[in-house]
Amino acid sequence: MPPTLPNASPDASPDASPADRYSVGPVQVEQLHPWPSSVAEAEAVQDRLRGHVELTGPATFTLVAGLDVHYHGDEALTAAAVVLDAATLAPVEQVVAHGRAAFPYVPGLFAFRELPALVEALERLTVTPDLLVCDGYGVAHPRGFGLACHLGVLTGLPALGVGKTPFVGVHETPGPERGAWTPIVHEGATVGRALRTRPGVKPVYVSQGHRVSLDTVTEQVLRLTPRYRLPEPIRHADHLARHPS
DNA sequence: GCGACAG
DNA sequence: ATCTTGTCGC
Repeated sequence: MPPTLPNASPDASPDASPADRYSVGPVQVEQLHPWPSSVAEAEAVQDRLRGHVELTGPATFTLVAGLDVHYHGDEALTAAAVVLDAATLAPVEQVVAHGRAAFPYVPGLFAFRELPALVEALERLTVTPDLLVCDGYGVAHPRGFGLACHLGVLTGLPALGVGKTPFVGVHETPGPERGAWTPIVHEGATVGRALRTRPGVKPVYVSQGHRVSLDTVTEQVLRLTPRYRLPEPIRHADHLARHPS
C-alpha cells in the first residue's frame, strides 16, 4: 500500500518489467522508472524532468482531451479521459481506468497519486488528442513541474493545467469580466495567469504544461469554457469519473 | 521556528 | 479529494 510514505523502504518492491503494460491506442506514454518511493525521490524526478518542458508549440487544436480523477474511500480511484472535438466541443471518445492512489498526498507531489491511472486511461484511447487539459497545475508549481507537465512530457503532447485554487506565486485579482486575467509571479518569473472564465465568478489558475505558450493556454481555456467556470473537457471528465458507465 | 499547501 | 441542505440568482 503506497500511500504511507514519509519513511519509505528503499529496495522493497522491484518495479514492474517494462513490458508488463501495453497500449492498444495511439497515445504512447513514457513510463517512470523506477516509481518514486519517497518524497525525496519524487522531487528528484520532477527536478530531472523539468528540463524537458517546452514552453512553445501549436496554437490551434482539433481533438482536446480532458482528464480528471475521482476518489472513492481511502485509496481507490477512477481516472477519466474525455476527448472533445475542439471545434464543436462534442464528445468524441471517453474512457475510464480504475486504480489506487500511487503516492500519499503531499502538496507539490500530487501528480504521483493520479499519474498511473491517468496514463492507463490515455493508453485506452483509440484517437490521439493534440491537447491535454489537466485538472491541476503545470509550471506554476514549487519546482516548476506540476501534473500537466508530467502528462505533457511523458506523452510528448501539448498540455495545460487548470487549477481551482491559488497554489504558488502572487497575483492580483483580475477584473470581473470574462477574459480578464493577471499574471501569477513566482520567484520573479511569470508562471501562469489567474483567468476569469465567467463574469463575477472566481477565476481559475492556468499554466503551461508542455508545448504551449501562455497566450495559447489562456486562449484555449477561454475557448473551451463557453458557459461554466471550468473548461468543458474537465467538466466532462469529472462527470465520467464520478459516474462511470 | 510556524503555518500554509494543486486534488 | 471527501463529509453535506438549502438557498439565492441567472
